[in-house]
Amino acid sequence: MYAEVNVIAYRGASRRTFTYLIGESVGVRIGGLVEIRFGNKASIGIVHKITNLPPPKKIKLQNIKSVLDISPLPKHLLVLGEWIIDYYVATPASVWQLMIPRNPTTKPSKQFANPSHEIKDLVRLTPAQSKAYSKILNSTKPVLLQGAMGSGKTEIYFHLIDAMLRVGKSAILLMPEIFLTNQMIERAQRHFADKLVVTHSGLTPAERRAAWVRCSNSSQSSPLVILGARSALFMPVNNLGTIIVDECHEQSYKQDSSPRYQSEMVAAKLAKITEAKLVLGSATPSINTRFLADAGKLECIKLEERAISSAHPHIKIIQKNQPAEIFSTELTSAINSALKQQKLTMLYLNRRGTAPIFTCNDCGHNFECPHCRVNLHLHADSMRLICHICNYSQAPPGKCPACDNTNLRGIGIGTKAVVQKASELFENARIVRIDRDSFKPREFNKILSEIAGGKVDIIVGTQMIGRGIDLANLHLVGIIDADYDLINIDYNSLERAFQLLSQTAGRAGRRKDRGEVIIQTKNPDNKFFELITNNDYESFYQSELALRKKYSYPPYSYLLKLECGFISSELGRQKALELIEKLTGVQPISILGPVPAHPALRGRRHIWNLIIKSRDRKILANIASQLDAHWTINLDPFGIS
DNA sequence: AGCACGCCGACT
DNA sequence: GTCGGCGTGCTC
Repeated sequence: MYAEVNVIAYRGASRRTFTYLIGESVGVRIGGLVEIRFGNKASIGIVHKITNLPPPKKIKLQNIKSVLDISPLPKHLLVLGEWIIDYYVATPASVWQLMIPRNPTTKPSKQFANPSHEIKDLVRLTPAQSKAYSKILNSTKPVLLQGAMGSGKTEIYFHLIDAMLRVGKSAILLMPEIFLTNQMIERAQRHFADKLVVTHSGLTPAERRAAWVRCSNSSQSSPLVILGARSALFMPVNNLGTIIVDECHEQSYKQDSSPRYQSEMVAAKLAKITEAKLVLGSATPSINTRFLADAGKLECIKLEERAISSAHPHIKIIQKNQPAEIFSTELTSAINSALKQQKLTMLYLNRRGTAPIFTCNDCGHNFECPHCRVNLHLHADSMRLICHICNYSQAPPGKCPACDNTNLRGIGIGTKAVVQKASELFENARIVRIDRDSFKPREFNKILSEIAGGKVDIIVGTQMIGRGIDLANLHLVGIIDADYDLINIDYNSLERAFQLLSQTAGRAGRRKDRGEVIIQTKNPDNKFFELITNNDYESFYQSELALRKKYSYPPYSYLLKLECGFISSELGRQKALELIEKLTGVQPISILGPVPAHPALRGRRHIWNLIIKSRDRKILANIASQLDAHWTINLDPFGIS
């Protein structure tokens, strides 16, 4: 007998399998994991087919070395894997890698059971929540649950999961890694006790394996709740009843290494294969997701009301007078009064990179590429403004077309400067800084408990603080410089700005009192701030959709982001041009680039970028499938810069 | 991914 | 001449 095997060590793009002799091995089954030799080293394989026909060519076959002592992958994961390979034009090995335990050959560690707390009853749903809940249950379509911040989406998820458990079905609850705080895990543990399996990046290999084994032992009589970041989709759980993707607009749902899949789409596919109920939850769904709902592919269920007894925070837009000003008088006095009342203040500054983006320092006007809707970068060597997407360039204008001033290139302030200035202005305040530089997973929980314990007065940070953290005592949120968020670094920058600012603002005053938000900007008349102030997602969605249409970006087109890397930069450019030549006129597509990546050198290779747009996703997948290993393929990229 | 093979330019 | 960098193709 022969086994046709998907070999993890085979990195090629083709879906070919390799044939091994089953020999004396027992327990070889489809989806089973086997140890084999490939080339001259050991590898893992997934059995694709068992047959008694030898391969057509005469090759000296090797035996399967051993069969791993874990359950075979369930059928639905094999089907899902095949789909990801095709849909994202990914190498088979990279996809199968997702689905096997991290170190499949280690001996099983002692299985740990969760400390079995007494199960706490679920909180009763409010009328608005239970209305949304029954709509979800009755819907025949996948659901987009568009619930305002603090409307209590999590309670609805828990009720839905609970209902599934009662009929012996398991659930997957997906969260962005950053939302998987101790707070959240404890909350889930209180409700689901020993039915809960948590997967996140902090697990040791043995813990991860134990979680994997627990999932593969799940059944109708022992259903499980899997709470985890995007990889939780690939746990070998049986009898799935529901898949919930919380904060489904989050960027981290797009994996940025191969296979570059989008968790929302994969969750939708998995739900379809297993006939599970899909719920995508967000206060600010991505334009694409919301568009799918408008197109009838998802049922949009709205949950407007705040469950927590406080109103939407009061938002004030403040004009910054001097460009370099960090604290306006309004913000300063608001902080002082929060300090006096011993309430927590959060200061947010989006400091995105140090690229020489060109803006007006007086009014915040953006200098954009006329074709690509992204800001032009100033290249000091050639003294030209250049688009990093399509190579368009122009001479820098002498004065701002919007305000006539000549103070053109924006200067940057960082979180460090904010902390510095804050400690001068508010002498006795206890200040912590949270951003990527200072973030370490273990320290993060420590900082959180310090904040919860009242040991902190002011939190200063970047995007990270806007999300994931539920702070009872938070009263005041200060957006130091909203103009940073409004720079069009990418075609979807405005969407991200809306999500970030409304989420960050929504953090204020979540419990007892009405929160206060102060947004500082050079250009308070920008209509964008009116939408933020009124928490008006609908109008934002409509105006953004119109812009997407105008520039023909998603959801009005699909994007394929390609990078090619050669040691010789000139050769790379040539290969990119050859590809363009081959495609031009043949297919209904448009091509932006090639442009050098920034930074252009990765390792020893020079990287060139190419963006291909089409209304037909299949055309893009077809183009991608014909590229060799010099190219990296990113279908449906989160952004294009 | 590794490893062998084969091409071409550079040098004891 | 041959050594080595680099691109290409193969692994049951």
